[in-house]
Amino acid sequence: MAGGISLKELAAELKLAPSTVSRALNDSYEISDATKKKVISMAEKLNYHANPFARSLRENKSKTIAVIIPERINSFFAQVMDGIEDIAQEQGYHLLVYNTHEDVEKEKKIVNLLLNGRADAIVMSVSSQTSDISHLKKLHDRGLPIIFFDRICNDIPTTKFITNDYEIAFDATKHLIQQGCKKIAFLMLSKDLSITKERQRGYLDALKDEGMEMNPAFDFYCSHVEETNVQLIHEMLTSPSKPDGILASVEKLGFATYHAIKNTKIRIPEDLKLISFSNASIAGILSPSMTTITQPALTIGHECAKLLIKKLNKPKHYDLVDQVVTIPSVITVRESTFSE
Amino acid sequence: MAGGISLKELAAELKLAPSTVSRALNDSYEISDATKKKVISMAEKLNYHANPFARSLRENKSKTIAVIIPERINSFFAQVMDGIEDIAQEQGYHLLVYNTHEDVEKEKKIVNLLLNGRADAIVMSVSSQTSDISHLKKLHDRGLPIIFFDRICNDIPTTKFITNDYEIAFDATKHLIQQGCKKIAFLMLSKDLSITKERQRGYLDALKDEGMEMNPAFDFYCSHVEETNVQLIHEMLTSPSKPDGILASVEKLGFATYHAIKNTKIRIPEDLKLISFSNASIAGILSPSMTTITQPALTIGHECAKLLIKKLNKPKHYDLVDQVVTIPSVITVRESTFSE
DNA sequence: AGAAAATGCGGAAACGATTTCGAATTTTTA
DNA sequence: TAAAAATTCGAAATCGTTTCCGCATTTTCT
Repeated sequence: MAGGISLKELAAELKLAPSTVSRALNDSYEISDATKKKVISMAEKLNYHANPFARSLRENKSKTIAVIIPERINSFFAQVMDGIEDIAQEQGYHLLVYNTHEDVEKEKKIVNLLLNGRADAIVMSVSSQTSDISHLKKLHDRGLPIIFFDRICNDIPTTKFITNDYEIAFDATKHLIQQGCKKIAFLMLSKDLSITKERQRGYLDALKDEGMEMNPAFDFYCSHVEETNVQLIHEMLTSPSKPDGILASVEKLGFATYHAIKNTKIRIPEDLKLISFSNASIAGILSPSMTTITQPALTIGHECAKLLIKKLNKPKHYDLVDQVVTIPSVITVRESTFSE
Repeated sequence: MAGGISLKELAAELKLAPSTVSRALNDSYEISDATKKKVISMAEKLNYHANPFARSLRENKSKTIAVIIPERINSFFAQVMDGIEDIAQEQGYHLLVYNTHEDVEKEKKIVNLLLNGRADAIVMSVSSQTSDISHLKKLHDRGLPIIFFDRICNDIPTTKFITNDYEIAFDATKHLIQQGCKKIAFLMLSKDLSITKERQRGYLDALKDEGMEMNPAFDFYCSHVEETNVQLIHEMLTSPSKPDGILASVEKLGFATYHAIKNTKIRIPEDLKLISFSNASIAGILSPSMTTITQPALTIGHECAKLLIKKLNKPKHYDLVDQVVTIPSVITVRESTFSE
């Protein structure tokens, strides 16, 4: 119904063979400029558009990249997506987007859906529940180019893009200490996540470097249920052994902390200093404004897409070598870590 | 390279005709249960996955829906997307996502890309620059099912999903007046946008209803450049004829207002009361917390997807009739509009 | 028991593009 | 001027499905 005209019909209209028309539209050297012009103008006149599925079938590629993220309402992932889309649009690629909602079962379903070649390649950040990675291995074994960013899968030999998680967490912790914090808590999602491992390592090394004790009670695992997190953080902050500094390893836990101190006597930064990974511009309009670790989200998106498309355009010449590319984050100091 | 096994090869392995195997996999009544079982188990064993492009070519449908939004870093659009994806995944549909960045030229390019049938249908919210809608008309004329939400196109006869823009803006304005506001400004994007028209109408009618003057200086047009908006709002709020209440017709302008009063003597809600359209959960952790008009974003996404898929599954039985479906918003009163 | 219907499957066309191979015409070269 | 080479185009195969027909074989009906 929604059908336009086909190549064959266009050829008939022009009294040319389909092969000629195809070549003319693809600017082949075998076709004279005269007929090329004729073909192109007639194609425009009749509003011809090549059927992408016929082409994909024939060429065995879809000009489509699948992007899998764990959540959509997250300024970091949204910015990375924007970055990927910038390059993709520029290079004529389309984006299939999937949200796992941090659910590994959903992630498996989605990954299995992509086993049929609907997408030429995949960019993904794994869910916080992902520890068994057999579904991802299968994808990679199939030969589908796949790139990880942020929450990566070290066991899959491909290129990964991350920020300097260890160093920046180290620096952030040092910053809290410099501002006078004695008892610093580390807020994180699942311990299986690559980012929590690295960021926690940075946090712990900074404490060690300063000869500070590391209280196991300050290793704070959170769930993916917002209310629970707020509740738990609230309990921690009102307990006798409460921390005076917090490093939140993901944005939503930074926000959850603001939520948790609502309607309490706890004041930021006087009683509690907070620094959080976050790409949200609204960090600056919170009161007090929130000191953040800002990841190079847009750049990460750009680099992922660039590398992947380079690989897709020249499958023989470029390989997704097994390496981790690090793009540094920036700490934006705001009021939530002021010492006075 | 990434190729799996084809139907023909699977058939050869089973010593059956491709047609039989196809029917078996599609659970046709013409095939005996015995062979069905054989085929299915062999398909699993050999890891067969049907080529989606061959199928799309043959069936003339792609099981894909395109979603076009004006910005991604926006809690409303992100939630709508989540809603659409909920239903789409459940029904076996894939989502192609495009961000116009409020740029009508980009919107045109994207729309033209969709003219070739890559997607079976479209869900979209137009850019703030969109006034000429010929590109959208062309899409609709082609017979491609299209649904609008939020920022709709009244001139295109199809189903649209919005919230009760007029009424809720009316109520919000009344709320500001009840809280003692005498001079209320209305912050908006382009005047061409369906939502600004309706929301402004509600705002103006509420003023009229209360016999209040409407100061043209309080009809406040904003750009899509964040810094400029903050600057302009700041100027307005520090001018002699400054308002004592603000209704922001989109989320980012609510945030921009918080930004604008940073480092000023202006206090919310004492000097200025603010209510803003917003779906951001962080509205509650701002200080003071922000009174919001919360749109039923998830529901809007669900309804868009449901209707569209119903249409796609039974093209003859359902039509995207020319109507506007309204799903009401909710005003969440918070500190930014407290009267004392 | 003979005819009619139901069951189970195979052959081949079709979807719409690209591309290999070959052939016809024109141009160049000797 | 005849042969070689370039130019320009057409016929047909191909990608991997689905489906329209057709053909046996078996079951059901009278």
